[in-house]
Amino acid sequence: MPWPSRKRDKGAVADKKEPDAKIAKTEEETSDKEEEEKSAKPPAGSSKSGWKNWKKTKESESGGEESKITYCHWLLKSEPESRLEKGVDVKFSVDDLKAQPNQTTCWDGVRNYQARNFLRAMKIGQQAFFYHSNCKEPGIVAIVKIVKEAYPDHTQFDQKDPHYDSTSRKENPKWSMVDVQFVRMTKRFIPLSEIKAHHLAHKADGGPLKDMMLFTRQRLSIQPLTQEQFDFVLSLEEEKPH
DNA sequence: GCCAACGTTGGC
DNA sequence: GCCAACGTTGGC
Repeated sequence: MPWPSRKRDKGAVADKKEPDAKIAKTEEETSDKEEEEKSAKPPAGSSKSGWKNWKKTKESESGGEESKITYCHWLLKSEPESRLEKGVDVKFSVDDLKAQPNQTTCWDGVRNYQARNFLRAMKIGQQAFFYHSNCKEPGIVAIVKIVKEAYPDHTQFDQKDPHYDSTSRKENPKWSMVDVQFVRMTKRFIPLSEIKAHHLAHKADGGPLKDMMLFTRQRLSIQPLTQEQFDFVLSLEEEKPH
């Protein structure tokens, strides 16, 4: 089963403006216990990588509540260059996002449990970096915001869709999506190479990007950032290209 | 295009 | 429940 990271180019959002917090999440929690388990922690072998450290951070920041952490910032990967997946082009660049009605799109096609759970944790108004991946110049190009919280990803039921999941039931959909809206371009392109250089430096000196999931959870397409991580990365847009 | 990283699957 | 084989992600 594919679990492509990014959304793909498809039409506008199904509904209109109204930022309905109501539709959010409903039927999950009940039956996907195992999945939540599986995905809510690092894989068995991977001792103390990203998740744990990040969780630790959040806990200490927020007064340490084990299960009630609220995440506030995100990074969303999307592929700006054409690539066929089951005959369908999954390209979706920031320009494609800006071309959508309302500059808004549903973030469909996520087929990884950990990424899905992060999608489900997103709240209206939260900001995310729009990251270009699998391309010539990987890096952050824009800021987007969540305008609709998690609801069932319709592409899981569409046999023609490259992300069709025959094991998902309508009564209990496995996969979710959110709607995101373009906010603004970053003042300059922030390349992965630059973020990584800071990450490496911070591993040595304990700086904010020390545990950034872009590097500790390499393949995760939807990832949370701490306030400190978000602020630090954003501060890079003010600097001279490195 | 190569290939390291890593999530998933299935045999046992 | 272990773990090798496999498939995908995504930087380079």
